[in-house]
Amino acid sequence: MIDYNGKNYVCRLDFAMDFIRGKWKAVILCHLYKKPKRFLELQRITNGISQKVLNEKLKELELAGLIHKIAYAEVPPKVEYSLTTEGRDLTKILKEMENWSIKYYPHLEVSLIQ
Amino acid sequence: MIDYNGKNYVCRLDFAMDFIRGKWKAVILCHLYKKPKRFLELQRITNGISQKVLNEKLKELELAGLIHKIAYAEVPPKVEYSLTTEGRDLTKILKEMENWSIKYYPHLEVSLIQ
DNA sequence: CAGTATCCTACATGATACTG
DNA sequence: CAGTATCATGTAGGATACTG
Repeated sequence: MIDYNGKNYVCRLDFAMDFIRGKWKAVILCHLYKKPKRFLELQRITNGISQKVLNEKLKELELAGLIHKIAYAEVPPKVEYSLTTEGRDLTKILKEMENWSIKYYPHLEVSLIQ
Repeated sequence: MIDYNGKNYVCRLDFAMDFIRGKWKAVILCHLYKKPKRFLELQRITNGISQKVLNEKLKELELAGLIHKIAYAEVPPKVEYSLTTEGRDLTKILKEMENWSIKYYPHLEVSLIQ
């Protein structure tokens, strides 16, 4: 049993997995791997996430220390999100998850609707 | 957009992560890493999972090809769960998740309860 | 452009009791 | 021992409208 930040985990893996729990966090991290991205860019490429949830997840990721947020003092506003070292390390592991799926499911059907 | 088994994924990572989505699947896989385990053993060590959910998750993991189930024809019944090659490969990545958390959170507080 | 606020729904999980 | 069935609940996520 692990207690952290008022949350409760049955083991260390449970704790680790909590950083990327849900449908979107891992996807967002991977989209930030190559280069920083703006809010709207992220929303477009993550393909289906709602504005509300994207914001929630970005906040959680920032609070967890996995991403940086830089808000430029411009009009219209410009905000950029990027990976921290910690987040980059984690995202490398997510890339391995992708590779695992390529190994065992090389021929995934990709639908035309997109 | 990826379609697979009637499910819908926004990208390959989303597809891969679906194999271990939720609180329990990753934990179960890791518990099977060293050696096969029986149902009750699993329930004891996963510390808090309900019987119903453990069964659901084991079924899903088996259907996904990540674990094997062997039922011995004995009374009382004896059933053993073990990792497939595919599942073992995936679990290795989960171990890296654990290592990541050890690197960045070396001193997790462990509560006395349990 | 980058958010926030409100309301709603579906689903994952828990609790409990029962069975071959 | 290893399940299944039933019911209840919390929360993640979606839809939509609004704001600095």
